[in-house]
Amino acid sequence: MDQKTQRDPAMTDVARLAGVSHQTVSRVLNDHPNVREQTRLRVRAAIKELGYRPNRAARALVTGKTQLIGVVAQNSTLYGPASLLSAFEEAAGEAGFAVSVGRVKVLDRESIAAAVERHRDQRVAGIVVIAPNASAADALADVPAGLPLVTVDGDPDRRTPLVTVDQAAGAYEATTHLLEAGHQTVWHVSGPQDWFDAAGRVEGWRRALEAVSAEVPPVVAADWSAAAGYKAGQMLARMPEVTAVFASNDHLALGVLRAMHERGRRVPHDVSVVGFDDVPEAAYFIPPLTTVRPDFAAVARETLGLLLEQVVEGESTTSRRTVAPVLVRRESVAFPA
Amino acid sequence: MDQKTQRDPAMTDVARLAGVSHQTVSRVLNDHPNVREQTRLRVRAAIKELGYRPNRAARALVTGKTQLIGVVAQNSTLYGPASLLSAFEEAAGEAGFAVSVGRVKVLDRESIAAAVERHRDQRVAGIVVIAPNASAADALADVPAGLPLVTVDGDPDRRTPLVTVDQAAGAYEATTHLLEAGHQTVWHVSGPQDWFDAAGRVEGWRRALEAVSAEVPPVVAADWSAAAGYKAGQMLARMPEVTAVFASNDHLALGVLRAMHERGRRVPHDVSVVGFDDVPEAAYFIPPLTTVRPDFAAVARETLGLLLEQVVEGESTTSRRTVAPVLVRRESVAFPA
DNA sequence: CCGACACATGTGATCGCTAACATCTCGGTC
DNA sequence: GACCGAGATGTTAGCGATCACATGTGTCGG
Repeated sequence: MDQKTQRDPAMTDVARLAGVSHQTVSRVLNDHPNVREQTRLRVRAAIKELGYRPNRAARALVTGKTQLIGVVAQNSTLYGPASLLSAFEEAAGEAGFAVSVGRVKVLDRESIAAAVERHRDQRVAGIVVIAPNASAADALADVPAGLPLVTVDGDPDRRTPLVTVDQAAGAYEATTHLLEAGHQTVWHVSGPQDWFDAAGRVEGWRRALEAVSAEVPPVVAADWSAAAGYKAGQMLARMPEVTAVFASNDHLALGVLRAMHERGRRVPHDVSVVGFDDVPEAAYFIPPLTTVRPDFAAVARETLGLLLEQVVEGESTTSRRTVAPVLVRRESVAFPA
Repeated sequence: MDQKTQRDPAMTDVARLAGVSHQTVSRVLNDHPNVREQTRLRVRAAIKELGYRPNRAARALVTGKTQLIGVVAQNSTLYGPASLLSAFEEAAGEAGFAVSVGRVKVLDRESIAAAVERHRDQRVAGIVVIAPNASAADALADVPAGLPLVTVDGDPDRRTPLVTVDQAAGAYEATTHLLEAGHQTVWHVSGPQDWFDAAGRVEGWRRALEAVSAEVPPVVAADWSAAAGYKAGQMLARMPEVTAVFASNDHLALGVLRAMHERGRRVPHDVSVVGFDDVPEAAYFIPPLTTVRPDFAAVARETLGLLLEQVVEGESTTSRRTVAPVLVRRESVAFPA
């Protein structure tokens, strides 16, 4: 018995102290009706006195369900995915779920499949995949149909539960802002060609130009890094006709700012620049960057909501939700010289 | 039986197919000795054919142990903590552990205690706390002694298992670099006063100045944001005698760069600036920033190693490890004008 | 007054796995 | 030839919770 007192208290211990059966303790814990109030209070007092905590492994064994959500995300410190993940962990925590993140180095079918398998090993209640490109989206075809799954920033054409920032709307607004500032056209430095975010932003930029019959210049293709923005900026800086640039994220914009500076093209005097994401430092770029701010907290809440809907319903949906970003006007846009 | 085929295969199913007992299947899964090779192969074939996956809930119920590590971290997208967390999730995944992150909004005793409780509810194998300030470190006093625990970037004076970047060494090297570039002294824009990282960096900066009997100017206290760096920089920009600034992180440095620019103080011509963290964009600041780069992957590996040491040994240690950062020289340091 | 139903609580089996203990066989040594 | 120990495998119990079913009591309506 001495040895027995060393393990964590179980329901049987609570039951013994409260003078009821373990079933009654279970009823109290799970807020079942038809438990006499006096009994309920006695059980709660026993729980408190013993410092009892439910054993989730036992519960998971019986019910076949866990309070764990698996997330598949690329190993990255990119501001967008990092913000989204942090917001999702908070939202899930508030809903009583733990979040386990399965990192993948590259977004290919094999790596994502392996991460999903690890989550299935954990018997997660559902899976969220940050699936920003085509190969990531393809990998989801392997996921068993019955497993609750939501993709974030995934393929808008795929018929799976999806939550995404309205990239096109954000890009449309950024481009329109530049056009309304007086620019004849707007050049675009895009993110990776195969990322849906980047594709959505190209689409929004293009649509805004076409809406006013402005020239649609060729897209300057890049990745998400400031380095890529710098390279693109070096080229754009040499073209006197470039007076407005919409960069697909803030770090690209930073690289563009740097290249313009090196070339003596003043921002916003000679060239206006707009970014996307509104990283906290954007306000302190030289000059402070006008940018588009996605609502990561809202995306996280929608993602959790969509996932738990499937967990509760026990079936998949094809529901999808978009979250509108907002334009943050700072000092990197002006009328062309 | 039709209903029975709908559940996931269990060891009893594998046993039946392989013609052995469930205990023998358990022995094969756990690589016990004294299993005939022919039997082992038959069991493995049955596992493969059935697509059997061990039920971790059942195993956790029996052994009282899980393959889950809890992390307590503040809700933040700061590059340092974000990089560390991402690296840790990867390291843990490679070691066969899932990671569940408990986010706290503020680093106070109550929030951290609640996050630790949620992890204990999950019966995690151990806990890693990113405990960057005094209140976070204090909260760890409440953690039961038997629970494996490692703090990262925590209180260097506290006798608990700790892994940290060698902040002082990094700051020492950054400051020495500026002094060797010919500056009479180096001003410092610090992080939050109560963060151990920031304190360590102040100490390293101070020690480097004292090592050459240089003047030790008053610390310009800030937080981690570019906004705070900008404010500090506005003041430093007005002081002609300021020719060298060591900022406690890259975003502070960005703010300083911006303030200098506004005031016409050219970097590095008039003022040299060094940061800390080496965010990916640092190379594209104007000018590209000289900075100190911590090795987050190494910190993550050391943290996991220290934690698993406690899990295996079943007892706490007082071991601690520091990981040296390196100076990355770019273009924001020059001889004073 | 009796039967039915609702309320309140209890009993026992089971989920899937591990560990302790049991059983059988074979080979080596005395 | 007998005995002992090691190898190989099997049997049983139990971890802690939930669920299905059981039992007892009180109230209300016929």
